[in-house]
Amino acid sequence: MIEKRPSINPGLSTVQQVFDWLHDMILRGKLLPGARLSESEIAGQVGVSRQPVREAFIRLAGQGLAEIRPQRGTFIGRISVREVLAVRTIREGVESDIVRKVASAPPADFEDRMRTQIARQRQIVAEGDMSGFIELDNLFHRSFAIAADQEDVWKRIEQLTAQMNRLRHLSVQVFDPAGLVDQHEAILDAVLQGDAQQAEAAIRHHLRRVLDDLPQTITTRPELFTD
Amino acid sequence: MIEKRPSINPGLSTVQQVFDWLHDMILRGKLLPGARLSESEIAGQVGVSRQPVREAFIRLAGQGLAEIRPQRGTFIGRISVREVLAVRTIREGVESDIVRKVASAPPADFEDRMRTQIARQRQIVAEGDMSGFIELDNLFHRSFAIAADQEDVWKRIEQLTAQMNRLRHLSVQVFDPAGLVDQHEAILDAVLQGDAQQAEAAIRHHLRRVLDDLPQTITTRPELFTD
DNA sequence: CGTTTACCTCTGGTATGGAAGTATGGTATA
DNA sequence: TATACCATACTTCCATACCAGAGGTAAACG
Repeated sequence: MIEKRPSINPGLSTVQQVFDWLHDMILRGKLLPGARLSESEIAGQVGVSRQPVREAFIRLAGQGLAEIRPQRGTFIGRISVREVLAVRTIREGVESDIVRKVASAPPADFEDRMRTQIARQRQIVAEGDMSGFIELDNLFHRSFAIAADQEDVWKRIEQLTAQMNRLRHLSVQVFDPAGLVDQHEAILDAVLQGDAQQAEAAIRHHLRRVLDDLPQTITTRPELFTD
Repeated sequence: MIEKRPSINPGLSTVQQVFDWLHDMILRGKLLPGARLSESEIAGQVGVSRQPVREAFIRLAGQGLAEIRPQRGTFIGRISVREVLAVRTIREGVESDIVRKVASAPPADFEDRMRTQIARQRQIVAEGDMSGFIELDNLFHRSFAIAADQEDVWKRIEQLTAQMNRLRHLSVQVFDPAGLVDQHEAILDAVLQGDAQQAEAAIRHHLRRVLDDLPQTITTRPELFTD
């Protein structure tokens, strides 16, 4: 069963509110892949009719977060392994260009800001807040994109990263966040030394390691995946 | 006014049919950015109620192809210049990796198939069929992705390319397709010689030239764009 | 003549009922 | 006991009716 939605109405449409609520639940792993998602049940819980709920489902399905099977039911979308791997590859191509560009011309206070970020990462890892670390990790990569004056590019990448983020929230027990922070530091060091080649190698290495625990997660929870 | 839809029913849902119809019209440039898209009007033409049309609109809006303005109207989405440029940058990063990989290990009959494609490109350019050339161009780039065993990657790229394809269909009078075919040939030559560095340079050059006519198109038809 | 205001119309947003398809569990039959 | 069949209780899908907000129009007012 699903917890009651906080039914405040901040001027948004009903569809938007239902969508945001479900979107957040799915991304954070509160709703697991394969779980049933009934129009009437959600409608009853939220206190609206079925139609706006249905339209929220359509939007979720458009992002691969839900799967509508006609006359059968709507379910939380399973995580596509092939898609996650494809997005990883795309990120490798895009981010290697980004770090090379930053290495050739880092912004003024770039070093200070990034060193601060890494310190925060170490702290939150020590506290064991894995969800918080995922947020900081995303921020780290985005900061490079912005430093390369490619914020628009990063927006598009984030669209593709939804499935990957779900995966990471599901496998928080497995991966090694301290090692990832070390890799972050290696990338940053290379960039600040102006060594584009080394920076590219470091980011490629990092993006390959991020999915190191994927096989283990798949064998542990195969019902969450497809492909 | 919009032409009547071929109202055969191939077992697909009403929503799917309406969506496919509009999607095709928008991508081919039959429906221009900014044009009004009325729920009731479409519903009347197709002979269904507003509801499935509305749901098709939601899906179009999810892909940036339509813009739903509550209580005001739904319109064909304008082409985001920033988005087109961002996607171009992403393609540069991804495709440069792809051609390098193909250059290091091209499949068996790769040369024959690609030479044939280029011959077809020259032919269709000579015939002046610009729409057909766009299709062949997309096929050319996809073929490299498949040769690099990255078909999944290319699927995701194609998701992002919708706006770019709309743009190209709108600016068919402007750009220089013969020059683009020459660039294709240069890429292929470098790849077949196993010169990864040269191949990467060629694809980057090509992807930059593809949007050469963008400024002119924007100044000629500013009402089609946003940002 | 210019400004304001009331209203009217058109838009998308929501609620509800019924139609069509699918899974499920029980029952009759071999 | 195993299998085919069928009633039934779901599901999403579509149609219809009504609601609320945005804009335009024209009348009323200064």
